[in-house]
This record gives sequence, C-alpha cells and structure tokens, in this order.
Amino acid sequence: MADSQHVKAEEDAFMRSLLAGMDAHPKRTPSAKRTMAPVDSFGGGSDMDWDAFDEWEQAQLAQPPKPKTLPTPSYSKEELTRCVVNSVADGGSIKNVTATVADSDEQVLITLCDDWTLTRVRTGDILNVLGTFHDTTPRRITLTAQNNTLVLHPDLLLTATSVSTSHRCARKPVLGLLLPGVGPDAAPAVAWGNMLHEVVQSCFTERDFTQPFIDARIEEAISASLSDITRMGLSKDNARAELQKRSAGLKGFATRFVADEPKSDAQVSELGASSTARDTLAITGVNAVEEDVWSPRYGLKGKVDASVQTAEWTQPFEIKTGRSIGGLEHRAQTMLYALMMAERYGLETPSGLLYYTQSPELIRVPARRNEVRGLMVSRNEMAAFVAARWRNNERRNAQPQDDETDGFLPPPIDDAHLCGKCFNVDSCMLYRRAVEKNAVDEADDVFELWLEKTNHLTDAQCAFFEQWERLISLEEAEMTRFRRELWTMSAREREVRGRAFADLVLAPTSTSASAHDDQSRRTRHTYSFARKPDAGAGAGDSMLSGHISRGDAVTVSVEPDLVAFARGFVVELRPDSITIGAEQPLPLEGRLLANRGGKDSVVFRIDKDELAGGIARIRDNLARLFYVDGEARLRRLVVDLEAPRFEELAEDDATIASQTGTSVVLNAHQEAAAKKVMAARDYALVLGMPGTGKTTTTAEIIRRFVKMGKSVLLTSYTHSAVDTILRTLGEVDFDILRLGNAEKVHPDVRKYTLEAREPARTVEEYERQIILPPVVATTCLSIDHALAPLVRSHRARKEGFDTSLFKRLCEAHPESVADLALQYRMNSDIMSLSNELVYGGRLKCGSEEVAARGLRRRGVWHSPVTTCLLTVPPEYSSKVLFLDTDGLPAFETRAADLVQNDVEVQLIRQMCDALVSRGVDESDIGVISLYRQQLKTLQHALTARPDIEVLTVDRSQGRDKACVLVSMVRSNEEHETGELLKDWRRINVALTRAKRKLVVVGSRSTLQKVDTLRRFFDLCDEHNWIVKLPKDAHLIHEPCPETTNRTKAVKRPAPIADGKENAAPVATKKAKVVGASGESILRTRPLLRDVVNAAM
DNA sequence: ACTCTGCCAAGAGGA
Repeated sequence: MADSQHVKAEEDAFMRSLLAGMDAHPKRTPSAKRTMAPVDSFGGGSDMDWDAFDEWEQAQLAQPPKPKTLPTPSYSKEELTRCVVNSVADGGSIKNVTATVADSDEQVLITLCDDWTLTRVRTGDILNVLGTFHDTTPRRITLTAQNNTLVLHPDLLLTATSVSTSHRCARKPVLGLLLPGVGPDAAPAVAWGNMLHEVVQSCFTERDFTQPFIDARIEEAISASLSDITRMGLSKDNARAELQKRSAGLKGFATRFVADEPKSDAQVSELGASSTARDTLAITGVNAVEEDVWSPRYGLKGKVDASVQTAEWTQPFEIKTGRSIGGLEHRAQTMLYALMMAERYGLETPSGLLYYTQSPELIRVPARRNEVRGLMVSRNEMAAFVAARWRNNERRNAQPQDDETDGFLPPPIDDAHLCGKCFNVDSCMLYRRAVEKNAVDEADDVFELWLEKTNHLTDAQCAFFEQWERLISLEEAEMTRFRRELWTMSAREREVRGRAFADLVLAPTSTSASAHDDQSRRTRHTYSFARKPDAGAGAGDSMLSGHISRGDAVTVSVEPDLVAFARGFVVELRPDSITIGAEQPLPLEGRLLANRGGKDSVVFRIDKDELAGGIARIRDNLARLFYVDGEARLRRLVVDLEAPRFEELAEDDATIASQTGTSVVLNAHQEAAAKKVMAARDYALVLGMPGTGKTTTTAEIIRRFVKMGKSVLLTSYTHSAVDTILRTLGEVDFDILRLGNAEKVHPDVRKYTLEAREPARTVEEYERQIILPPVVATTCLSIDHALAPLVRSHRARKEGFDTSLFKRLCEAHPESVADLALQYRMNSDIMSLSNELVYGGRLKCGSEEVAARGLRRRGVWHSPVTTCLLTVPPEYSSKVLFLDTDGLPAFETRAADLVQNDVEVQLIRQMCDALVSRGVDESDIGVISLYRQQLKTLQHALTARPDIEVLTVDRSQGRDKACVLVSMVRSNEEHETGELLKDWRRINVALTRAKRKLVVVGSRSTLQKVDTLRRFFDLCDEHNWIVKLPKDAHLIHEPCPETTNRTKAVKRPAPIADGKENAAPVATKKAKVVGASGESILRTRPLLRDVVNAAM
C-alpha cells in the first residue's frame, strides 16, 4: 500500500514536472541545473500552477471579463535537419552526438542537455533536429531546455493520444500500439462519446446549434450506431436520453462562443493563468472537422476534432464528453494538436481549445515550450521502445543465434490497484510471461494478478506465442517501411514502384458531390485529379498500371510537404484520371491551401495508403488465444494440436443432408469430403487440388448445413474466392449476409451486402439483418490459401510465417483430411507436371475424355511444311511444351526493381497471333507471368487482342483456359533466378491453369537453377516436351501484320473452354475452319508455323 | 531481389 502511494505520488510529481518544465523531479532529470544551459535555469515552474488551477475550477465564471488583445501571429518554421546518428558519447550531464545529415555526407555535432539527455539515442538512429545550427566547422547545435527540439525516429508517427496518456504508465500505450483491440468491448461511455462527437461536429460544420438541429443530429447518430447500441443491450430510447443529457449545454455554449465578435460572457479560461486573467473569445468559423494530421516533422499523428477560426488564429478544438477530472492528458493532447496544426497550416498556433460538453466553460490550452518539450521527451521515450523491437529483429537477421534483446516494452508499474483496473492487463501479463520471461515475485504487489492472468499457460504455449508474435512484428516492420515512403521518397520514385501517382492537379470538373443521399458515407464527397499538363517524362503513364485500384485507400498530399492533406478511397480509375471519395469534404478553400498558392496551382500526389492496422489485428487474434478468458478451445486445437473429434451424423440429419433439392451430384471423393465435414465436431480439412471441384463441393456443403438448420460462416482470404462460391450457390431459398466493402464485392452477390439493404431503423431490424441469415460470408486475414498469405518480410518467411494453419493441422492430423482427387480441368500430360512437382501422384483425371483432350489439329497441319527452319519432331505436337530461349538468347532487362523480357513478349505475341489465325478463340487463350512489369509489357503488346486475358499468377487462381502461355522472364548469364521462382506454389498455380495445351517460354539454363523447375525439366526431357529455339528465332519473322479478318466469322458448334470446370465434361467438336488471312501470315513465318503446329 | 491482397482510422471514456 505504502508502495503504491509512493508510486502514485511519484507519478503525479513526474507529470507535473513534465508539464511544468522538469525541474520538480531531479531523479528523472539527471541533468537538472548542472547543465551547460545558460542562465535562468529553465524557467517555467510558474507556467503551470496547479493550485491556481484548482481555484480557477471553483471560481469559474464569477470573474468579470478582462479583454486582452493578442498579437497577430506570424509563423516562422524552425529549421529542420534530418540526420543519422554516427556516435553517442555520454558525458554525464550531457550527451554528445555525431551525425550525418540525410542525403548528404555532412557531419554535424549535436549536444543534448537537460531533459533531452533522457532520450535513448543510439548509433544508426534517425533524428530530426529542430533549430538552427551554429555556423562552425563542423556545424553544431546544442539542445537545451529553452532551445531547439529533438525528435527520435521521426518516421514513427505516434498518436497524440498515446503520447499524452503515457505519464501514468508508459507501458500501456506501447501495448496499445501492438494490440489496438484489447480490452472488453467498448463501454457505454465510449459509445456515447462517439455519438456525441458526431453531433457536435455536425453542428460545427453546419454552424447550427439550434435545438431542433441538435435533436435531428442525435437521431442520426443513434441510427449510425445501432450496432453499438445493440451490442450493449440498450435501446434507442436509452441512447436518446443519454445523449440529450450530455449535450444539454451545447446550445448555451454555442450562443456564447460561436459568433462573429466575442461576446461579453464568452470568457475563456486559460489553463495555468491566474484566475483573474481571462478574456473573451469568439469562434468565427470552422476549417475542418475530424481532420487527420500527420506530422513527419514531429513524429506525431492524430485526428483533430475540429480546427476552428478565432479572431486571433486557427486553432484545434478538442471535445470531451466525459467528466473533466483527471484531464491532464486532455490538455497534453490539445497541446500536441496545436503543435501539429501550426506546421500543417503554416500559422502560428500558440494554443488550442478544450471543451467539456458536460461543463459550461471553454479552456484555452497554451502550447508553451516547457510543456511541449516534456511531451516530446515522452514521445521520444515511446519511440525508442518501439524502435528497440525493430532493432532486435535486425540483429536477429544478422546473427540468428544472438538471443540478446533490448526491452521493447517499458517496465510495468506494478501497482496492484491501477493494474487491476487497467484494460490492457491481460496483454501486459502475457508479454511479461511469454516474451519478456520476467516472472513476478511472490512478495510482489501484483503477484496474485500475475497468477490469475498467466497461470493457465504452459511453456509450450508461451513459446508458440513468442514465436508467432515475433513473426508478425517482422511483417509489421516491413509494412511501416512503406508508409514512410510517403515523405522519404519522391512521388515519381514511388510511382515507378506502382504505389503512387505523381504530378496531379485538381480536374476542373471536379466538385464535391455534396449529396447526403444514398451514396456510401465514406465516399460522400468526390474529387477528380488529372496529370499536370506540362509534367515531364513518365507522366504519360496510364494510371491503370501499378498497385492502386478501385476501392483502395489512398492519401492525397500536396507537394512538397503537406503530407496526407486528405485521405479517401479510389472511386474511379481511368488511364488519365483518378477520382477519390472522402467522408469529409477536402479543405480546398480554407487557409490550408491558401498558404501554398491555392487549390488551382498546387501539385498533388496520391499514394496508396498502407494500412498497417491489419497486422495489429492479427496479433490481437493471436493474443486472444492465450488470455485467461480467451479462446481456450482454439488454443487447444491450434496450439496444442489436440486431435479433432468426428461423430457420425444422426440418421435424421444424414437424411436431410443427403437431399438438398439441387441437381448437383458429387463424385465419390467429393461426397466423402462432404460427409467428413458434416461429421466434424472441431474441424475437417479438405484438400482440393487444382480443378477438383472445391467450389462445387463447398457450395453443396453449405446447402446441406443450412438444410440441417446450421449456420455457416464462409470466409476466404480474397473477395473473389468468397464471391465465386456464393455465385455457385446461385439462387437459394435462405438468406445470406455478405460482409465487406461493397465496392469490392462481385456485382452478382452485392445484393447480399448490408449496403444493398434498407438501412435498419430499429435495434430489432438491425438484429434481424445481422443475426438471422444462416450464411455469413466475408474475407478474412490469415486463413489458408493456395498461395501463401502475403508475407513481405523475408526473415518472417524463412521462419515459417507463411506456414499455413491448414498445413500445420494437416501434418498433425492427416486423418482429418479429405482429398478431392478427381480433377476435370487438365489433360493427363498437364496434370502430370503438378502431380510430379507437388502432389506425389495423388491427382487423377475425372474421366478418359478429360485425360485425352487437347487442342485439335486443323487445316493444313497434317503435313510438315518444307520451308521450315526446323525439322518438326513428332513430340512437337505434345500438349505440354517448353520453348527454350537459350539459343536466341533472350535476356531479361531491369529497371529499378522491375524485371521484364522483351524477347519473350515478342515470342508470345507472335504465338497468340498465330493461334488466333488458326481459329482459336482469343477468349480461350490465357497469358500468365509471375512478373508485374512483364505483364504490363505483354498487355501492351496484346492490346489488339482484348479477349486474350493476361494475368498474374495470383489473379489466375481459380481460373482456367484451354490454352495457356507462360512467360518465365528470368534469363541472364549469371543464372540468377530471384526469390519469386523458388515459390513452388506459384509455379504450381501457373502450370495448372491450362486445360488442353500449356506452353512455357523461358531460359532453361537460368530456370533450372531452381529445384522445383529442375524437376519440371527432367519431366519434360523424359517426354521430349522441350524445343530449343534457334538463334534469333524471334527475328526470323517479319513483324506481325494485324490479322484483319478476326475470326469473328468463324462459327464453331461449341466453345473449347467450357467455363464450368467441374461439370461433367461435354465433348466439343471444332469445325475445320481456317481464316484465309491467318493462313498467309503463317506462310511467311515458318518457325512460328511450327510452334503453332505444335500448339494444336 | 521485386510478387500477391486485405484491412478505414485515432479516439470514443475510465480514473
């Protein structure tokens, strides 16, 4: 008890000193007073007088107004120097740092004094130094309590809230970064807070604070929050009453403060000022509400409730709907916003406003040097912990056996009272036990709590958590790397990587859509951007290439330094324009752009917004397996690998399950798989090899479950996979709820989304929409996939992060797996590749017809062509063909990190021309490559053949074509293959898309360096499937004249590609029709003729 | 060593 009070007293003292200038707490400020700081210590003790503050809280509005004229602000941005630390010398009360200025080789000296010495600066760290260097050689600067500012790891944007809450327990906000979703479901107060914010922000936006308007906004907010209200078991009436109570003072507040001129009773209370020093204030306008502010300068980010205009300046307006007690952190938060807004608006912002809706006063929070510095010291401390974790990762990369790690979580405060009430206590203790391995002593205050939270965990479970937690973090570090490119990389550079569009201007036609109608809320306001007319090279590139596509989250920035001016979603994407939608109108007219030349002259860039939140959610899900009240059953099955249970269906159920009223007939394997699934008490695994009818079987299983009265959650990694199954289900007599971004959902099943339904008006209606449908379909992260989930970190991949749950369970319990062995896609030759490389012969053709089919020979190809450069070996007509380019040669070319192979593009285009001229439908041909750049080039080369699909391996999943051409690209004298080709799953997908004919083009000498592919070549050798192309084979032929007589006139009884891969195959017969022009093209190009011949 | 796809977010209060 004594201990905890001591801690509390110490914390209070610390926070005061932090806010008041650090001189009250010598223990945490080792350098106090004894520094080289010149003269008057660091003045500031009087800046925040807490006794006066208390008095002021009592006195309130009793004081007469005392008008005060404030100076007109001017803004002079402090000089910013970004540098990398070379060395740190700890000189007791000071630290001397040498560093190299970024993007130069200039060495500078930085001396840290006073509380800046608390910052854990290490070699290799990136620093922002704010202040002017002395013009010495080398240049130097001293950071003291009074002057200059240090930002450690500035690329790490920490939220204003996390920095401002760190005073009580520094560990909690850092845990909060790792696990944003911890804690019990949001308390009612949080929901009220959310709704009330909506109301107040609407009032500000519309500048309407009349009671009817407020009431109407309350109704809106309630409707928008039905899910929260339902979850908390409340009713709309509860919500209405509570919101009315909490917003009671709003009208009075507005009457006093929202005006063109300050009113006499509009007194603003200034924090820390003596209680008589109050003046009046008028809020004359609002620049923005819910403004996202990212500050790479200060390493901070946040969402400002509102930025308001007062007579003096633009300032942040922070709304709090709870009680005002314990509000240190609210003041801190407001100060940080003032700091960030000054930078964003280029305006002096000496203060912010803080408004508690449950009390009548408005508080001015000055952002004074001393307080802000204290907060920056806290921010740096947090940043150092987060960075320590990345450093650990890097060190492990360099030296895997090195077990030494830096602490990446601040030490716990171990206060039984506070920790017992903390929402993050589960994760705090889990990390302590499993990762930090820092046991709690029996005598310790929190021992009981520690036992309660961790006693159920075994060492093996802890090890599991530790390992996967680390792999997740490796991946996370990789993703945050992308976000910092927004300010560390030019738009052009980033566009080359497909993650941005550079040199944009606002299109003249673009206006805010304004309407409140049925438009989706988050794209309520739309804006179009086009390339700047006089933009230089590269600006002509189509915006369709690259990684940004419709529905993606993006940031809009203003060059050169207004980072994330706005955020939104891509609504439409054309080659020469992009339209984005945002929830809030873009602040185009206000002071934000006025300072930079106005909306018509600024240059914008749009970047793909790398949302790192998804990763933290995965970590969150992982942690939930291990909490004391967590998912114990999942923990047993997934972590302990407990055997899954199976139980035969009761006879009634079995009968019901066998009669679904559809005409779908499953084959024996599929039927067995369905039975296995129905019998599973925990889980069953169905291994669906390519073309074996995964979709059909899954759809049928869903039908049966629904018939039995069960509910089904259908989920997959991609939208397209989920939607394919829903589409296969077809018309059903039960309800389906498709969760997810409607933009990304297939049009055929969009009717199942919430957006397509009448919005729920009551809690009951909402429940009906959410709870009743027996089938709920959505995407998910980290469920298995034919291709491994996307893992960016190489290290993480090496350590098995891409080991799927499917594989883990499969290996532990092979008896729980059902194979779908019969496939109806590939002929036996094509299938044999996959069988050899991956499936060990388990894959079988569904019928003789499937096994035997090929592209039929037609027309002139019965006899060899005498003018041919090659003699035509009999195996040329095989259904699998590798065209070896080693003799040409056909080397790859590189631009930055992109790789392409122009010769392969030519060969493939020529083959496509020839195939089509032989009467093959464009839509029966697919071209696949593993490389994005190659794809672009192929697409360009095949623009005249719009129906030939050019696909990446990943996008071709679940698809097939009668004839598939694969461009392998990698070809070089060093025989470097790169990492991508080593992924046997990708190779497998590429080789299993073809039904009748597979042609692979590549350099054998390079490709056979990859193990998987060497086996591919062995197999090809065995069957004589390899053709060595002669020198300059691609040049032997004249450039292809475009086939004028597109084979439209050619009628065939049935298409080769019978879209439904798993349906009982229908024999197709081709008419022997050959376009005359196609004939003549081939006659002039003998080699091509042979290839086509072989392809038939 | 170049590829793929999903996630809306920072704060909503609690003391």
